[in-house]
Amino acid sequence: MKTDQLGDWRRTHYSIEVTPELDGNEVIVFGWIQDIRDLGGILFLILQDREGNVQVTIPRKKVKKQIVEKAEAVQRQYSIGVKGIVKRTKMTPRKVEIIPKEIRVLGVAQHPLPLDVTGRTPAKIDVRLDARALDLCQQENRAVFKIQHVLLRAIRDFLSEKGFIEVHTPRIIATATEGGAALFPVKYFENKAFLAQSPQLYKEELVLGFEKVFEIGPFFRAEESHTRRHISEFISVDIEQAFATAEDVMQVLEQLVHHVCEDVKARCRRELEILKHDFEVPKLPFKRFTYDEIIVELQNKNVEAQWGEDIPTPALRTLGGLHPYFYFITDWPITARAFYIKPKDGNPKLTEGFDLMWHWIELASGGSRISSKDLLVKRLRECELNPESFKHHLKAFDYGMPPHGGWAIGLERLTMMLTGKKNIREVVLFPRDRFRLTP
RNA sequence: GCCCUGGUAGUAUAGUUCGGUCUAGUAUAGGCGGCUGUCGCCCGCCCGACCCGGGUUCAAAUCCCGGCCAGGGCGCCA
Repeated sequence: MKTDQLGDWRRTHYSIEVTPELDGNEVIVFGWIQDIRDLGGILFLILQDREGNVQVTIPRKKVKKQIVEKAEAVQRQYSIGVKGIVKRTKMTPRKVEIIPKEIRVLGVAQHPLPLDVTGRTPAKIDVRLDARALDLCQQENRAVFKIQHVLLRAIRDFLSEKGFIEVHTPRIIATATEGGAALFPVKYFENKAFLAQSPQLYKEELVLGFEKVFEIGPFFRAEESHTRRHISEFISVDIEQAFATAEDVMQVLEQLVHHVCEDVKARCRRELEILKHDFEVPKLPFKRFTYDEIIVELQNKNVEAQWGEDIPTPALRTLGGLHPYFYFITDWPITARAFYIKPKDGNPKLTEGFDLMWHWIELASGGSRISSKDLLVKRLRECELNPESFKHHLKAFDYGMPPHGGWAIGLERLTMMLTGKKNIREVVLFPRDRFRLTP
Protein backbone atom coordinates (compact mmCIF):
# COMPACT_ATOMS: atom_id res chain seq x y z
CA MET A 1 0.00 0.00 0.00
CA LYS A 2 1.20 3.47 -0.88
CA THR A 3 1.73 5.69 2.14
CA ASP A 4 0.94 9.38 2.41
CA GLN A 5 3.33 12.22 3.07
CA LEU A 6 3.47 13.84 6.46
CA GLY A 7 3.37 17.18 4.63
CA ASP A 8 2.75 20.17 6.86
CA TRP A 9 0.83 18.18 9.47
CA ARG A 10 2.16 18.46 13.01
CA ARG A 11 0.62 17.01 16.12
CA THR A 12 -1.62 19.41 18.02
CA HIS A 13 -2.51 16.96 20.80
CA TYR A 14 -1.51 13.61 22.21
CA SER A 15 -4.42 11.20 22.41
CA ILE A 16 -5.10 11.79 26.09
CA GLU A 17 -5.05 15.55 25.58
CA VAL A 18 -8.11 15.23 23.38
CA THR A 19 -10.78 15.93 25.99
CA PRO A 20 -14.52 16.73 25.85
CA GLU A 21 -13.71 20.39 26.53
CA LEU A 22 -12.22 20.58 23.02
CA ASP A 23 -15.64 19.78 21.53
CA GLY A 24 -15.87 21.32 18.07
CA ASN A 25 -12.16 22.08 17.73
CA GLU A 26 -9.98 20.77 14.96
CA VAL A 27 -7.04 18.63 16.05
CA ILE A 28 -4.24 16.68 14.41
CA VAL A 29 -3.28 13.44 16.14
CA PHE A 30 -0.71 10.82 15.22
CA GLY A 31 -0.36 7.27 16.38
CA TRP A 32 -0.84 3.60 15.64
CA ILE A 33 -3.99 1.61 15.00
CA GLN A 34 -4.50 -0.46 18.11
CA ASP A 35 -7.89 -1.89 17.26
CA ILE A 36 -10.52 -1.70 14.53
CA ARG A 37 -14.22 -2.27 15.11
CA ASP A 38 -16.27 -2.18 11.93
CA LEU A 39 -20.00 -2.29 12.56
CA GLY A 40 -21.03 -1.73 8.98
CA GLY A 41 -22.53 1.70 8.83
CA ILE A 42 -20.06 2.94 11.39
CA LEU A 43 -16.38 2.19 11.82
CA PHE A 44 -14.24 2.77 14.89
CA LEU A 45 -10.47 3.09 14.88
CA ILE A 46 -8.68 3.07 18.21
CA LEU A 47 -5.63 5.25 17.76
CA GLN A 48 -2.80 4.71 20.22
CA ASP A 49 0.18 6.96 20.85
CA ARG A 50 2.78 6.88 23.60
CA GLU A 51 0.45 8.61 26.05
CA GLY A 52 -2.73 6.58 25.58
CA ASN A 53 -5.46 6.24 23.01
CA VAL A 54 -8.44 7.97 21.47
CA GLN A 55 -11.29 6.75 19.29
CA VAL A 56 -11.66 7.91 15.70
CA THR A 57 -15.25 7.43 14.57
CA ILE A 58 -16.17 7.09 10.92
CA PRO A 59 -19.92 7.17 10.19
CA ARG A 60 -19.63 5.77 6.68
CA LYS A 61 -22.39 7.79 5.07
CA LYS A 62 -21.51 11.09 6.68
CA VAL A 63 -17.85 11.42 5.78
CA LYS A 64 -15.96 11.80 2.50
CA LYS A 65 -15.26 8.74 0.39
CA GLN A 66 -11.52 9.28 0.77
CA ILE A 67 -11.80 8.84 4.53
CA VAL A 68 -13.81 5.64 4.26
CA GLU A 69 -11.28 4.23 1.79
CA LYS A 70 -8.36 5.02 4.06
CA ALA A 71 -10.10 3.69 7.12
CA GLU A 72 -10.93 0.43 5.37
CA ALA A 73 -7.35 0.04 4.18
CA VAL A 74 -5.62 0.33 7.54
CA GLN A 75 -4.77 -2.61 9.77
CA ARG A 76 -3.52 -2.95 13.30
CA GLN A 77 -0.25 -1.19 13.98
CA TYR A 78 -0.35 1.02 10.88
CA SER A 79 0.82 4.49 11.83
CA ILE A 80 -1.57 7.21 10.73
CA GLY A 81 -2.32 10.87 11.16
CA VAL A 82 -5.85 12.13 11.64
CA LYS A 83 -7.06 15.67 11.18
CA GLY A 84 -10.56 15.94 12.54
CA ILE A 85 -13.13 17.57 14.74
CA VAL A 86 -13.35 16.66 18.40
CA LYS A 87 -16.81 15.54 19.44
CA ARG A 88 -18.09 15.23 22.96
CA THR A 89 -20.01 11.97 23.30
CA LYS A 90 -21.47 9.69 25.93
CA MET A 91 -20.66 6.67 23.82
CA THR A 92 -16.97 6.24 24.65
CA PRO A 93 -15.26 5.63 27.98
CA ARG A 94 -13.32 8.89 27.65
CA LYS A 95 -16.47 10.81 26.62
CA VAL A 96 -14.81 12.05 23.45
CA GLU A 97 -14.16 10.96 19.88
CA ILE A 98 -12.70 12.41 16.72
CA ILE A 99 -14.66 12.70 13.47
CA PRO A 100 -11.99 12.76 10.76
CA LYS A 101 -11.77 15.30 7.96
CA GLU A 102 -8.69 13.65 6.54
CA ILE A 103 -6.64 10.55 7.30
CA ARG A 104 -3.02 10.06 6.26
CA VAL A 105 -1.54 6.57 6.30
CA LEU A 106 2.09 7.05 7.25
CA GLY A 107 3.43 3.56 7.91
CA VAL A 108 2.16 0.09 7.12
CA ALA A 109 2.56 -3.09 9.19
CA GLN A 110 3.20 -6.62 7.98
CA HIS A 111 0.55 -9.11 9.06
CA PRO A 112 0.25 -11.35 10.90
CA LEU A 113 2.10 -9.50 13.64
CA PRO A 114 4.41 -11.57 15.87
CA LEU A 115 2.33 -10.74 18.92
CA ASP A 116 -1.05 -9.34 19.83
CA VAL A 117 -0.63 -5.57 20.29
CA THR A 118 -3.85 -5.29 22.28
CA GLY A 119 -2.40 -7.63 24.88
CA ARG A 120 -5.50 -9.81 24.92
CA THR A 121 -3.51 -12.87 23.94
CA PRO A 122 -0.37 -12.24 25.97
CA ALA A 123 2.87 -13.56 24.49
CA LYS A 124 5.61 -15.22 26.48
CA ILE A 125 8.72 -13.27 27.44
CA ASP A 126 10.94 -14.92 24.83
CA VAL A 127 8.55 -14.11 21.97
CA ARG A 128 8.13 -10.61 23.33
CA LEU A 129 11.85 -9.94 23.50
CA ASP A 130 12.34 -11.22 19.96
CA ALA A 131 9.84 -8.58 18.83
CA ARG A 132 10.77 -6.03 21.48
CA ALA A 133 10.16 -2.90 19.38
CA LEU A 134 6.58 -4.01 18.86
CA ASP A 135 6.25 -5.31 22.40
CA LEU A 136 7.05 -1.84 23.69
CA CYS A 137 4.04 -0.46 21.82
CA GLN A 138 1.91 -1.96 24.57
CA GLN A 139 1.21 0.58 27.22
CA GLU A 140 1.90 -1.77 30.10
CA ASN A 141 5.39 -2.43 28.85
CA ARG A 142 5.97 1.20 28.06
CA ALA A 143 4.84 2.18 31.58
CA VAL A 144 7.84 0.33 33.03
CA PHE A 145 10.25 2.56 31.16
CA LYS A 146 8.36 5.74 31.88
CA ILE A 147 8.76 4.88 35.55
CA GLN A 148 12.43 4.14 35.01
CA HIS A 149 12.81 7.53 33.36
CA VAL A 150 11.25 9.29 36.34
CA LEU A 151 13.38 7.18 38.66
CA LEU A 152 16.59 8.19 36.88
CA ARG A 153 15.67 11.83 36.97
CA ALA A 154 14.88 11.58 40.68
CA ILE A 155 18.26 9.95 41.34
CA ARG A 156 20.14 12.62 39.40
CA ASP A 157 18.24 15.44 41.09
CA PHE A 158 18.72 14.00 44.53
CA LEU A 159 22.43 13.31 44.23
CA SER A 160 23.13 16.63 42.51
CA GLU A 161 21.24 18.39 45.30
CA LYS A 162 23.43 16.57 47.82
CA GLY A 163 26.55 17.91 46.14
CA PHE A 164 27.56 14.87 44.10
CA ILE A 165 29.10 15.49 40.68
CA GLU A 166 28.19 13.19 37.82
CA VAL A 167 31.18 11.50 36.22
CA HIS A 168 31.90 8.90 33.57
CA THR A 169 34.64 6.32 33.95
CA PRO A 170 35.99 3.99 31.25
CA ARG A 171 34.01 1.03 29.97
CA ILE A 172 37.16 -0.44 28.45
CA ILE A 173 39.71 -1.50 31.01
CA ALA A 174 43.12 -3.14 30.87
CA THR A 175 43.20 -5.71 33.64
CA ALA A 176 40.88 -8.49 34.66
CA THR A 177 42.26 -8.53 38.14
CA GLU A 178 39.66 -6.80 40.25
CA GLY A 179 38.59 -10.20 41.41
CA GLY A 180 35.07 -11.50 41.64
CA ALA A 181 32.91 -11.51 38.58
CA ALA A 182 34.08 -12.75 35.20
CA LEU A 183 34.83 -10.17 32.52
CA PHE A 184 34.13 -10.00 28.81
CA PRO A 185 37.37 -9.75 26.85
CA VAL A 186 37.57 -7.32 23.93
CA LYS A 187 40.23 -6.72 21.32
CA TYR A 188 41.77 -3.30 21.83
CA PHE A 189 44.03 -2.66 18.83
CA GLU A 190 47.01 -4.94 19.45
CA ASN A 191 46.11 -5.44 23.13
CA LYS A 192 43.63 -7.47 25.07
CA ALA A 193 41.17 -5.44 27.12
CA PHE A 194 37.95 -6.04 29.02
CA LEU A 195 34.53 -4.52 29.48
CA ALA A 196 34.31 -2.89 32.88
CA GLN A 197 32.37 -4.73 35.59
CA SER A 198 32.18 -1.66 37.86
CA PRO A 199 33.60 1.87 38.21
CA GLN A 200 34.91 0.98 41.65
CA LEU A 201 38.59 1.82 41.34
CA TYR A 202 38.03 4.93 39.24
CA LYS A 203 35.37 6.39 41.46
CA GLU A 204 37.65 5.96 44.47
CA GLU A 205 40.44 7.80 42.64
CA LEU A 206 38.03 10.58 41.77
CA VAL A 207 37.24 11.45 45.39
CA LEU A 208 40.69 13.07 45.43
CA GLY A 209 39.62 15.78 43.03
CA PHE A 210 35.86 15.87 43.39
CA GLU A 211 35.17 14.55 46.91
CA LYS A 212 31.62 13.42 46.02
CA VAL A 213 30.93 11.75 42.70
CA PHE A 214 28.23 9.64 41.16
CA GLU A 215 27.97 7.66 37.99
CA ILE A 216 25.03 6.07 36.21
CA GLY A 217 26.01 3.71 33.46
CA PRO A 218 26.14 0.21 32.04
CA PHE A 219 28.54 -2.46 33.28
CA PHE A 220 29.21 -5.98 32.11
CA ARG A 221 29.54 -9.33 33.80
CA ALA A 222 30.25 -12.58 32.04
CA GLU A 223 28.58 -14.73 34.66
CA GLU A 224 26.85 -17.99 33.88
CA SER A 225 23.93 -16.87 35.98
CA HIS A 226 20.56 -17.95 34.73
CA THR A 227 18.07 -16.33 37.05
CA ARG A 228 15.31 -13.74 36.95
CA ARG A 229 17.56 -11.13 38.50
CA HIS A 230 20.83 -11.40 36.56
CA ILE A 231 21.80 -10.00 33.18
CA SER A 232 25.14 -9.57 31.45
CA GLU A 233 24.73 -5.86 30.83
CA PHE A 234 23.12 -3.82 33.58
CA ILE A 235 22.94 -0.22 34.74
CA SER A 236 24.71 0.62 37.96
CA VAL A 237 24.17 3.75 40.03
CA ASP A 238 27.39 4.38 41.94
CA ILE A 239 28.45 6.99 44.43
CA GLU A 240 31.72 7.62 46.23
CA GLN A 241 32.24 10.21 48.95
CA ALA A 242 35.35 11.53 50.69
CA PHE A 243 35.57 12.13 54.43
CA ALA A 244 32.67 9.78 55.05
CA THR A 245 31.96 6.51 56.84
CA ALA A 246 29.78 3.58 55.90
CA GLU A 247 27.00 5.00 58.06
CA ASP A 248 27.22 8.33 56.21
CA VAL A 249 26.77 6.75 52.79
CA MET A 250 24.07 4.40 54.10
CA GLN A 251 22.12 7.50 55.05
CA VAL A 252 22.56 8.92 51.56
CA LEU A 253 21.32 5.61 50.18
CA GLU A 254 18.24 5.26 52.35
CA GLN A 255 17.30 8.87 51.74
CA LEU A 256 17.72 8.35 48.03
CA VAL A 257 15.50 5.28 48.04
CA HIS A 258 12.93 7.14 50.11
CA HIS A 259 13.06 10.08 47.72
CA VAL A 260 12.65 8.06 44.54
CA CYS A 261 9.75 6.10 46.03
CA GLU A 262 7.99 9.34 46.86
CA ASP A 263 8.77 10.87 43.51
CA VAL A 264 7.67 7.88 41.44
CA LYS A 265 4.51 7.52 43.48
CA ALA A 266 3.65 11.17 42.92
CA ARG A 267 4.57 11.43 39.26
CA CYS A 268 3.68 7.99 37.95
CA ARG A 269 0.19 7.40 39.27
CA ARG A 270 -1.11 6.57 35.84
CA GLU A 271 1.74 4.19 35.03
CA LEU A 272 1.37 2.41 38.37
CA GLU A 273 -2.34 2.05 37.68
CA ILE A 274 -1.62 0.58 34.25
CA LEU A 275 0.77 -1.87 35.88
CA LYS A 276 -1.73 -2.56 38.69
CA HIS A 277 1.13 -2.05 41.10
CA ASP A 278 1.51 -0.09 44.29
CA PHE A 279 4.13 0.18 47.01
CA GLU A 280 4.58 1.96 50.29
CA VAL A 281 7.10 4.75 50.64
CA PRO A 282 9.50 3.24 53.19
CA LYS A 283 9.98 4.88 56.57
CA LEU A 284 13.38 6.27 57.54
CA PRO A 285 15.71 5.09 58.83
CA PHE A 286 15.78 1.58 57.36
CA LYS A 287 16.39 -1.26 59.78
CA ARG A 288 19.99 -2.30 60.23
CA PHE A 289 21.03 -5.82 61.10
CA THR A 290 24.57 -7.01 61.51
CA TYR A 291 25.67 -10.01 59.54
CA ASP A 292 26.05 -11.89 62.83
CA GLU A 293 22.45 -11.14 63.80
CA ILE A 294 21.25 -12.36 60.43
CA ILE A 295 23.24 -15.60 60.69
CA VAL A 296 21.81 -16.27 64.15
CA GLU A 297 18.32 -15.53 62.88
CA LEU A 298 18.78 -17.97 60.01
CA GLN A 299 20.21 -20.66 62.27
CA ASN A 300 17.21 -20.27 64.59
CA LYS A 301 15.04 -20.97 61.55
CA ASN A 302 17.20 -23.99 60.73
CA VAL A 303 18.23 -22.46 57.45
CA GLU A 304 21.70 -23.26 56.26
CA ALA A 305 24.08 -20.30 56.33
CA GLN A 306 27.78 -20.64 56.93
CA TRP A 307 29.44 -17.82 58.88
CA GLY A 308 32.02 -16.10 56.69
CA GLU A 309 30.30 -16.92 53.41
CA ASP A 310 27.87 -15.05 51.23
CA ILE A 311 24.29 -15.83 52.18
CA PRO A 312 22.92 -18.55 49.86
CA THR A 313 19.86 -17.71 47.78
CA PRO A 314 17.44 -20.03 49.63
CA ALA A 315 18.49 -18.39 52.91
CA LEU A 316 17.94 -14.96 51.38
CA ARG A 317 14.42 -15.99 50.43
CA THR A 318 13.78 -16.91 54.05
CA LEU A 319 15.13 -13.51 55.12
CA GLY A 320 12.82 -11.83 52.63
CA GLY A 321 9.89 -13.50 54.35
CA LEU A 322 11.09 -12.32 57.77
CA HIS A 323 11.85 -8.77 56.64
CA PRO A 324 9.49 -7.96 53.81
CA TYR A 325 10.85 -4.52 52.99
CA PHE A 326 14.07 -2.52 52.98
CA TYR A 327 16.84 -3.35 55.44
CA PHE A 328 20.60 -3.17 55.69
CA ILE A 329 22.93 -6.02 56.51
CA THR A 330 26.10 -4.52 57.98
CA ASP A 331 29.47 -5.69 59.33
CA TRP A 332 30.11 -8.41 56.78
CA PRO A 333 32.99 -10.82 57.36
CA ILE A 334 36.15 -9.91 55.53
CA THR A 335 36.06 -13.27 53.73
CA ALA A 336 32.80 -12.33 52.01
CA ARG A 337 33.76 -8.83 50.82
CA ALA A 338 36.01 -7.35 48.16
CA PHE A 339 39.61 -6.37 48.90
CA TYR A 340 38.97 -2.62 49.05
CA ILE A 341 36.33 -2.77 51.79
CA LYS A 342 37.67 -1.43 55.07
CA PRO A 343 38.15 -3.92 57.91
CA LYS A 344 36.40 -2.94 61.10
CA ASP A 345 38.49 -1.13 63.68
CA GLY A 346 39.15 -3.49 66.56
CA ASN A 347 37.81 -6.57 64.76
CA PRO A 348 39.75 -7.46 61.62
CA LYS A 349 37.47 -10.41 60.88
CA LEU A 350 34.65 -8.02 60.08
CA THR A 351 34.37 -5.14 57.64
CA GLU A 352 32.49 -1.89 57.32
CA GLY A 353 30.73 -3.30 54.27
CA PHE A 354 26.96 -3.39 53.93
CA ASP A 355 24.21 -4.58 51.61
CA LEU A 356 20.84 -2.96 51.12
CA MET A 357 18.18 -5.62 50.83
CA TRP A 358 14.62 -5.42 49.56
CA HIS A 359 12.80 -8.55 50.62
CA TRP A 360 15.27 -11.22 49.49
CA ILE A 361 16.83 -9.19 46.68
CA GLU A 362 20.23 -7.56 47.06
CA LEU A 363 19.57 -4.02 45.85
CA ALA A 364 22.83 -2.31 46.66
CA SER A 365 26.13 -2.95 48.28
CA GLY A 366 28.74 -0.60 49.66
CA GLY A 367 30.92 0.32 52.59
CA SER A 368 33.81 2.30 53.89
CA ARG A 369 36.91 1.82 51.78
CA ILE A 370 40.49 1.25 52.74
CA SER A 371 42.40 4.54 52.43
CA SER A 372 45.83 3.30 53.52
CA LYS A 373 48.00 2.08 50.67
CA ASP A 374 49.86 -0.43 52.84
CA LEU A 375 46.68 -2.01 54.06
CA LEU A 376 45.26 -2.11 50.55
CA VAL A 377 48.36 -3.92 49.27
CA LYS A 378 48.10 -6.38 52.16
CA ARG A 379 44.46 -7.04 51.35
CA LEU A 380 45.21 -7.53 47.66
CA ARG A 381 47.74 -10.20 48.56
CA GLU A 382 45.30 -11.88 50.95
CA CYS A 383 42.77 -11.99 48.15
CA GLU A 384 45.41 -13.58 45.89
CA LEU A 385 45.53 -10.56 43.60
CA ASN A 386 48.75 -9.13 42.25
CA PRO A 387 49.43 -5.58 43.53
CA GLU A 388 51.56 -5.01 40.42
CA SER A 389 48.38 -5.20 38.30
CA PHE A 390 46.94 -2.39 40.41
CA LYS A 391 49.94 -0.11 40.35
CA HIS A 392 48.13 2.75 38.61
CA HIS A 393 45.27 2.51 41.04
CA LEU A 394 47.60 2.31 44.03
CA LYS A 395 49.35 5.50 42.88
CA ALA A 396 46.22 7.43 43.82
CA PHE A 397 46.82 6.38 47.40
CA ASP A 398 50.10 8.32 47.37
CA TYR A 399 48.25 11.60 46.88
CA GLY A 400 46.49 12.01 50.19
CA MET A 401 43.63 9.53 49.92
CA PRO A 402 41.03 10.54 52.50
CA PRO A 403 38.72 8.16 54.36
CA HIS A 404 35.91 7.50 51.93
CA GLY A 405 32.95 5.30 51.25
CA GLY A 406 30.32 4.59 48.66
CA TRP A 407 27.87 2.15 47.22
CA ALA A 408 26.39 0.80 44.03
CA ILE A 409 22.74 0.11 43.40
CA GLY A 410 21.36 -1.92 40.51
CA LEU A 411 19.03 0.30 38.56
CA GLU A 412 17.08 -2.61 37.12
CA ARG A 413 16.49 -4.17 40.52
CA LEU A 414 15.20 -0.85 41.79
CA THR A 415 12.95 -0.62 38.74
CA MET A 416 11.67 -4.13 39.45
CA MET A 417 10.78 -3.05 42.95
CA LEU A 418 8.97 0.05 41.71
CA THR A 419 7.07 -1.69 38.90
CA GLY A 420 6.34 -5.04 40.51
CA LYS A 421 8.07 -6.93 37.70
CA LYS A 422 9.49 -10.30 38.69
CA ASN A 423 11.87 -10.78 35.78
CA ILE A 424 14.72 -8.34 35.26
CA ARG A 425 14.39 -8.76 31.48
CA GLU A 426 11.05 -6.99 31.67
CA VAL A 427 12.72 -3.80 32.89
CA VAL A 428 15.52 -3.73 30.31
CA LEU A 429 14.71 -2.52 26.81
CA PHE A 430 17.01 -4.96 25.05
CA PRO A 431 18.32 -7.36 27.68
CA ARG A 432 21.57 -9.28 27.35
CA ASP A 433 21.81 -12.52 29.21
CA ARG A 434 23.72 -15.78 29.02
CA PHE A 435 21.59 -16.95 26.11
CA ARG A 436 20.44 -13.75 24.46
CA LEU A 437 22.52 -11.39 22.38
CA THR A 438 19.78 -10.14 20.03
CA PRO A 439 17.91 -8.03 19.26
C1' G B 1 28.50 -25.25 34.71
C1' C B 2 24.59 -28.46 37.25
C1' C B 3 19.31 -29.74 38.16
C1' C B 4 14.02 -29.51 36.92
C1' U B 5 10.18 -28.44 33.39
C1' G B 6 8.68 -27.61 28.63
C1' G B 7 8.64 -27.04 22.81
C1' U B 8 1.30 -28.10 18.99
C1' A B 9 -0.96 -22.45 13.38
C1' G B 10 1.45 -15.37 13.77
C1' U B 11 0.10 -15.45 19.26
C1' A B 12 -1.91 -18.19 23.44
C1' U B 13 -3.64 -22.84 24.68
C1' A B 14 -6.42 -28.29 24.70
C1' G B 15 -4.84 -33.09 23.61
C1' U B 16 0.57 -36.57 25.92
C1' U B 17 -1.75 -39.97 32.00
C1' C B 18 -2.56 -45.46 29.52
C1' G B 19 0.05 -45.00 21.47
C1' G B 20 -5.47 -45.95 17.80
C1' U B 21 -11.49 -41.79 19.13
C1' C B 22 -6.66 -36.49 16.07
C1' U B 23 -8.90 -35.90 9.12
C1' A B 24 -5.22 -32.46 15.93
C1' G B 25 -10.02 -29.03 19.37
C1' U B 26 -10.48 -23.79 21.15
C1' A B 27 -9.50 -18.46 21.47
C1' U B 28 -7.29 -14.52 19.14
C1' A B 29 -4.78 -12.52 14.89
C1' G B 30 -5.18 -12.79 9.28
C1' G B 31 -8.59 -13.28 4.44
C1' C B 32 -13.78 -12.86 2.34
C1' G B 33 -18.93 -11.48 3.27
C1' G B 34 -22.82 -9.15 6.50
C1' C B 35 -24.16 -5.51 10.18
C1' U B 36 -25.07 2.42 12.35
C1' G B 37 -22.66 3.23 18.54
C1' U B 38 -18.70 -0.46 19.27
C1' C B 39 -15.33 -0.38 23.41
C1' G B 40 -12.22 -8.15 24.46
C1' C B 41 -18.51 -5.70 19.24
C1' C B 42 -21.32 -9.49 16.91
C1' C B 43 -22.70 -13.33 12.94
C1' G B 44 -21.26 -16.69 8.72
C1' C B 45 -17.41 -18.85 5.67
C1' C B 46 -12.09 -19.58 4.86
C1' C B 47 -6.62 -19.92 5.83
C1' G B 48 -3.09 -21.80 9.22
C1' A B 49 0.49 -26.06 13.67
C1' C B 50 2.50 -31.37 16.43
C1' C B 51 11.03 -28.14 17.25
C1' C B 52 14.90 -31.26 14.42
C1' G B 53 17.10 -36.22 13.60
C1' G B 54 16.92 -41.31 14.69
C1' G B 55 14.41 -45.58 17.01
C1' U B 56 10.26 -48.92 18.89
C1' U B 57 5.42 -50.31 16.74
C1' C B 58 0.46 -52.78 12.49
C1' A B 59 -0.04 -47.64 14.33
C1' A B 60 3.62 -41.97 17.39
C1' A B 61 1.67 -35.07 18.80
C1' U B 62 1.69 -39.10 22.59
C1' C B 63 6.85 -44.00 24.18
C1' C B 64 12.63 -44.25 23.86
C1' C B 65 17.57 -42.01 22.37
C1' G B 66 20.39 -37.79 20.57
C1' G B 67 20.39 -32.66 19.30
C1' C B 68 18.67 -27.66 19.32
C1' C B 69 15.76 -23.94 21.67
C1' A B 70 13.07 -21.83 25.79
C1' G B 71 11.42 -21.07 30.96
C1' G B 72 12.55 -21.76 36.13
C1' G B 73 15.92 -23.05 40.07
C1' C B 74 20.92 -23.72 42.07
C1' G B 75 25.91 -22.46 41.95
C1' C B 76 28.69 -18.36 40.48
C1' C B 77 28.12 -13.02 41.15
C1' A B 78 31.66 -5.83 44.16
